Order: sequence, then structure tokens, then C-alpha cells
Amino acid sequence: MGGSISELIGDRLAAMPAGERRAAQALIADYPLTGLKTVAEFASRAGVSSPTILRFVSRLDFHNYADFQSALQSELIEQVQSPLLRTRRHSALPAGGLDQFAEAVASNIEETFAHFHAEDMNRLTQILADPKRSIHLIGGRFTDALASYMSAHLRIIRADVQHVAGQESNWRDALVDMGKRDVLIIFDIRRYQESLFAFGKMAAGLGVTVILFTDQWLSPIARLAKHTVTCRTAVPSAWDSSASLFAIVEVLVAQLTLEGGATAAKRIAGLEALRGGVPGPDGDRNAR
Amino acid sequence: MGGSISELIGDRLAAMPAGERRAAQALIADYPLTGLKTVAEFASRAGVSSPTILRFVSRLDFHNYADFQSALQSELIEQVQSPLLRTRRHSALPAGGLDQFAEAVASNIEETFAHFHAEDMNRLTQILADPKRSIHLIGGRFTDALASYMSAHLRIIRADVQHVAGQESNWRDALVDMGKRDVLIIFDIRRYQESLFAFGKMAAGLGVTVILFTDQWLSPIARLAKHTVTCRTAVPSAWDSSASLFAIVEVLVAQLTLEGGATAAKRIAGLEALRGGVPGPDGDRNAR
DNA sequence: ACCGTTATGTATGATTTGATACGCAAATGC
DNA sequence: GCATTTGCGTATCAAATCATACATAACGGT
Repeated sequence: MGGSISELIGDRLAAMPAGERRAAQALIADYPLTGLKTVAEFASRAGVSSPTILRFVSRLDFHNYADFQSALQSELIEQVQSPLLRTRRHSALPAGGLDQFAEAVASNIEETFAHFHAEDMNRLTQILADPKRSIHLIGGRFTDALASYMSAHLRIIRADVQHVAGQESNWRDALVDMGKRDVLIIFDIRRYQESLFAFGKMAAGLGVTVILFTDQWLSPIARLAKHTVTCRTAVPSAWDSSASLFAIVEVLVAQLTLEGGATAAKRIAGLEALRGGVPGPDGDRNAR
Repeated sequence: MGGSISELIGDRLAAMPAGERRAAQALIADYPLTGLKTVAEFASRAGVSSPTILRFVSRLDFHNYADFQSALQSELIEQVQSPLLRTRRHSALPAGGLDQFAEAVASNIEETFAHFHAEDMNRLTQILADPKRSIHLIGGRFTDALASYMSAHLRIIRADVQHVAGQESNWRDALVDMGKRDVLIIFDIRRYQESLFAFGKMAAGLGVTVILFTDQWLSPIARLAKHTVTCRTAVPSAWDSSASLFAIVEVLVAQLTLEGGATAAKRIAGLEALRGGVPGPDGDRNAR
């Protein structure tokens, strides 16, 4: 069983008596800190008695409290030391529709990355890291969420990032400020949106550098785009899966953060500091 | 490099007597595992006696062994939780990281689905398919995009779907209309947002059914949630990956569409017909 | 080579910790 | 509504832990 302890708890939470459930909740409240304390401390934080803690631990199939703590520690250390040592732990599973879907998504992602080479990424990061350029992002009906996700991250790494959203009338406003220095990132998978193509065409006419994320059947926008990233989207569902686009976005953001190095780190630190004092409109991420 | 304690050791290593130096080396060898064991165990591994360990700890300006261990634990937890620090760690890694990243995301998704059983999905779809309920979705700083993505799909399958977005003041307005029939879907991965917890708590107080999508370390909202879906998020990056949450959302939408059957199909057809007349300007995208 | 200093291990004590037995309360079933 | 089961807390015990005192060994300077 390669699962984390918190997952184990999640599985068994329903089958626990009230007291032990309180123990579980106290543990996950600031996981895994409380579990590393003494039994008495744990009990106190959970508002139950020591034996209840021990019964709780026992219910998780640990022979004693020491074993339990060791497991927590190992979990922590594994996280820090080898981020993905646990990768391929294929446990033989009954193949239901669920697993088929998961398999499909996973293989989509792998296929997508197989065709997305280091040079592709370098070209993209070079453009996106350029501080002299402004970046605009837009997506279709469903893929707009991807534009939103990417812009949320980019905004932290660098300045001049705009997510073009909302009514189409807003789009026009965004266009007037665009020029040769600007970059437009478009997400478009089938069924491709007419309006996105129109928008991209106008932008391209202004000399904007268009970057397109699309599926393997290629949005018509590919004709306009300077760079096109092709992602697999086929899954056993009524809908196409955008998960592989999502993953590509994530790896780009990761790489940009890495390359930004000191600059990005400083910027992030600055934002964090600001956040501490003035809770932003975006919601204050708690510093813990 | 590691945290402050290992640095501290490095600084003082030269000024230490032989025995304590052996202790230090044993600790560094598989840092910080040995330091979390008992004094006797530590001594045994270092090939010295217990008092030497205690003197070693004392030389690092810790008042007692317990303090020392607490410091090690805090350091570990700190590293796991702070994205900034991880940037440093990974910048040392070789740049062949593309495939590693893809591997990590793929295996995250598989692991996530391995713990997401058919019953879990049934419970969720049963709730989400109930036309008598209203559905509200909300996400954190980055995960809000997931809420957006899911709501875009849900809105097509069924009525009464609201994406709670924008300023926090808007959130309050959404609350007043909620009641026992309502469902609140929250996306929250670390670093968990205080504001989301507050929102969820108020909703739960109103009797709203809270469904939580979170990472394997569990958002504190798990305490409030009727159903919690645990997803893997660890990747070799400064950021956590939400791709597995994304995939779970997709499979839920797929299943709901399937179960909806005729009803959903009719609804979709109706919407398509409406859209057919007015091409493209996805007017039904929610405002932000 | 001797002496003083420092370092280290052995032995022991005081304290804390985890574990268990038992009795009462709450929940469940008939 | 009663009886049985299940859960939970108090009190207690045994064991392991940290901490210290002391004697011995190693080291370094003269």
C-alpha cells in the first residue's frame, strides 16, 4: 500500500466512531505536525483522551504509536528528498470505466510531452520571459479556465500579463493596445470557436506574436500562430479532455519560474510580503 | 542545500571534538532521519555513546533533545509547505526535466484515481445530478480556474450552477441564498487559503453540503466537508500541479453527462440550437 | 615524559511516555 | 423500554527515554 497516511485516514474516516474522528480531524488540521507530538499532546489538541488516540492509531493498522510516527516521518522525508521516487507503483487494479479514463488521460499527457521537445519549450520561454513584451491570454468556452490558470501564475512571475475575458466587447478594447511587442496566447480545442479565430486574426494583423495551444486536429488559428503546441485530448467521454494542455501549461510555468531564478524569486518574495500586510482582493493566502 | 540546522552543523563541525563530529556526520548522512530517532538509536548509528549525542545537541545551542527534534520537524514541514524554498532545490537538478514532469503528472493522475473509487463517484454524481439542488463552485487563487472549468461544463448539463468568483465581498452575497438544499464545491490545495476556509465554514453552518477537492495533505476544509476528494499534486516544480484535480473534474463531468442521458442530451441539443443562431461570442461565459 | 585539560564511556537516577485494565456512559437492537 | 453492545475516560503500570554524575582515557603543551 503506497498511499499516504492522510489518504488512509480519508478512506476510513467514515467508519470511525466520533472520538476517533475528532482525532483524525485534529491530525489533518495541521497535518502532520500533531501526529509527531506525544500521545498526550495529540489527545489534548484533539480534545479527547490518550487511549482514544491510541485506538485511532491502532485502527489505521499501526501496531503502536512509534510505528505510526515513523510512518509520518518517512512520508515527510520522502516528500523532501525525492519528489517523485514513488512514481510507477502500478498496483494491479480491476479495470472499470474510471481506470480507463485515468489511463487515457495519463497516456494523453505522455504522448503530448513526447512531441513537445526541449527546443519548443525554449522558444516559448524565451518569448514569455522577455520583460519588454506584454502578454495577453484568451481561451474558448471551456478552455478559458486554462487561460485563467496560466495568467494567475504568469502574473506572479512577471509583469504585464492580461487575461482577456468576459464579453466580446471587452475583447475589442484589449485589441487596441496591442502591437508588435505583444504576445497573445490562445487556447482553442474543438469545437473551435469562430470568435476566437476572428480575434486571433485581428491580433495577427497588428503584428502580435500569437501562441496557440490546441488539440491534435489543430484549430484554424494554427495558420495565424507563430508557435503552435499540439496536445492530445481524446478520452472515453462525451467531452474532450484538456488535461494535457493543462499539464503543458504547468511545465511552462515551472520552467519560467526556474529560469527567472533570482528575479522571479525576488518578485515572488515581494508579493508574499505584500500579501502579509495587505490582504489582496484575490484573497489572502495564509502564511502559516 | 538543507535547512538552517544542517548549515549550523557545517559551521561548527570544525570546532567539535572527534566523537561529536562522528555524531554530526551520522546525522548528515541521511539527514534528518537519524535525528528524529531516540538518543540511544542515534548514538548507536553514530558509533558513540548516548551522552556524546546529548553533548552534541547541546553544542548546537539546543537546551534539550526534545527541542532539537522539534526544530528538525519544523524544518521538514517548512520545506514541504513553502514553494519558494523548493525552487532552490530543483534548480540544482539536470534540465532533462520535461519527461520527469510528464511522468510525475501522469503518475499523479493514476495514483489519484487509484484512491477514487466507484462509490465515491456515485455519491458525488448522485448529489450533482439532483435537479432540486443548487450548485455553487469556488476555488483559491490558482484553483479558481478549476471551478471555472467545472462550472462551464455543469452549466450545460444542468441548471442552477453558480461560479462564485471575483471580489471576496461578492462571496458574502452568494452566501445569503444558500441553504440545506445547496451544494458548495470548493477547490483548495496548499497553500490553503484562510478565506476559503472561512467561506466554507459559514456555508457549512447554513447546512450546505460541502464537497472538497484538495491535495493529499488535505485542506483544513476537510473538517467541514461532507465529501472530500484527495488528489496528488507533487511535481518537480516550484508549484504544485493541479492536473489530477483537473482530471477528476473531467471524469465527473463525463459521468454526469452519461447518467443524465436523455435529459442532458436534450438540454445540450437545446443549447446548441440556441448557439447555432448566434455564433461564437460565448455569451454565457460567466463574468469575472 | 609528565601533568593538566579535555573528551568520552559506564552506570545510575528521575521523569516521561506509551500502553492496558476497568468502570461508566451512550448508542443500538429487539 | 429493557438488554446488549460499543465507545470513551480515569487510574494505573511497566518500560523506555533523557539527563547527569563520575571515573577513565586521550590529548596537548611544557
